[in-house]
Amino acid sequence: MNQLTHPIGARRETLAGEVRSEIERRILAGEIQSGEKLNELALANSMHVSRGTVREAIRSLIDSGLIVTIANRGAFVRRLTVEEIRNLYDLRGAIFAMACAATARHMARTPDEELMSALDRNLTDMRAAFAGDDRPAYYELNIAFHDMLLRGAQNPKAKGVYDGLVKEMHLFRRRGLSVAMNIARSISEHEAIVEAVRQGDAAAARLAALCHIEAGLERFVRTLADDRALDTNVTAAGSPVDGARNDPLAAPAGGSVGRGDADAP
Amino acid sequence: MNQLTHPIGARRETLAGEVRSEIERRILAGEIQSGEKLNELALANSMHVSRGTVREAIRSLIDSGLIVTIANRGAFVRRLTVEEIRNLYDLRGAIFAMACAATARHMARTPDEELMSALDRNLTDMRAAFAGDDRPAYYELNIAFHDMLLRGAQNPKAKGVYDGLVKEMHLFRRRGLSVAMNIARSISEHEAIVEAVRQGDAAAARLAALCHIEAGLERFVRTLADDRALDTNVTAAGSPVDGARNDPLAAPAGGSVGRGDADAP
DNA sequence: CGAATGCATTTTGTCAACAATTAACATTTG
DNA sequence: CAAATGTTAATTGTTGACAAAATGCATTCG
Repeated sequence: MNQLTHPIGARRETLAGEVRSEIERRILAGEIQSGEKLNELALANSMHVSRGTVREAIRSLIDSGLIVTIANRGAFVRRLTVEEIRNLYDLRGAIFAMACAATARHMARTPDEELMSALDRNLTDMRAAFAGDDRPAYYELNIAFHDMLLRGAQNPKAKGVYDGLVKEMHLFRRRGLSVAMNIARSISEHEAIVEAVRQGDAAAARLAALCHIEAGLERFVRTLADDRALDTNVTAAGSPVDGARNDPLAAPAGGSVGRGDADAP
Repeated sequence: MNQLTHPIGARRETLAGEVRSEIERRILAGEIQSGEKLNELALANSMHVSRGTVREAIRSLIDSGLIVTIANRGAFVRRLTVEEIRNLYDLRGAIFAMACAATARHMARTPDEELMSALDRNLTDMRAAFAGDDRPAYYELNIAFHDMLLRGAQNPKAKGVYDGLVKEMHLFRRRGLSVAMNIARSISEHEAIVEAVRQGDAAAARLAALCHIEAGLERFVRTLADDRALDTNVTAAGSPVDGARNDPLAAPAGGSVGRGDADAP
């Protein structure tokens, strides 16, 4: 009953919330690029909304890590360094491993046949996608796989943080980087995780997840290294990503809990 | 140069930022209690600031998990259930374990004598605090210990999330609950972590951290159980914390990334 | 010719007022 | 008397306006 979300012209959530979602969408879709400045007035006009509402939306987006603000200068779409993306990788992996352990723990107490069969189905589909060389399908299934385990952990906060990290990592668009990953091995790693979960063995699940994460990171770093080799000049250990340095945002620290330190660039 | 933060009447960060800090402080200090409603006008008057500024500060606090908002109803200080605090515990532990592993990894590559000696000093002081039965000192040292390892991981984002979790967990003030923990064992667990870090053994550091976390969780649960036994009625598996149920906020889910689901209570 | 200074424009920070929604209370009605 | 309904007060959502700061550009001075 009353399942309609937008009856006629009325809105269900607040206007600022919708604006927030729209800004987030534009950033993740790449319509607003990394490093770009968010002009409050321009955004307000483009959405036919007052500037204050846009401002409120921007403020609520700061903690997500997608944008960074400098006092009296404005808000900018965050630009990630290679080091930061690596840190995000680590963090995401830690949460995933915890989630796998928690899911296994729950499975031991109260078996969830539905989840197990969903995981099995995912594995089957994934093998099929691999056999048919269907990259998009694999990509979707991979996301679904991690999502299922995060839900299985029954830890909404962890899932929220995890999803936030995934969004944040989307900011890092380096050319393709779409991965030349070893899908076969990735699938077998998934299988190990599922098996541990099925057994209800939390420690084994965590270990399997850690292996998966570590291997994934290694693949990522290798891809990055290959990409780096294509660059013009390969300085020994210099940060290889910043092309133009005409903007004053080097992503001031974590920017998560405290509001962005408005110190000098 | 220019190290003064508040020269005379001028402010360094934005007003909304100061208001945010003040609201956060009041919540963490317990001046605004769990479940309490945040009245925008009242807060604005108490800080001699406009309502819009308070509103902006509140919005920037939503993602921290300290408050929850319901559309057209207002913002409330989050009230944690036992299950949620357990989830936060899990998440915090996962991040801590990752941080220990990362610190060890860094230590293997580029030894940080300063950090190692600081850790050793912390252990020494902790043993002294234990011997002298100085609880407050132990408490501080314990926080400093975890803080050092989080910094050692050189992962600002992880530290930000971790610190946020710690703040969030402060919302859970159950009577004393100040812990009747086994300090001696906790210290020996710390020693194991430090040793693994010194060796630069990431896997061992992670394992030691996980053991520490797991033991800590167990201690916490036991304290909780003891506490629960003191309650009037001990229903089998009912949520034991909610005394009065006259408020419409059962802490709507994670409330982290998406803005608070404004659904029915 | 280049650097520094001053002015105008743009953009952000803050505020106060208006509109819309909710909660509480009084009233009516069965 | 209880449930439903209408009314009023309080609070939130949104907007536009004003003040302060920063950027860009032209001008001036060395």
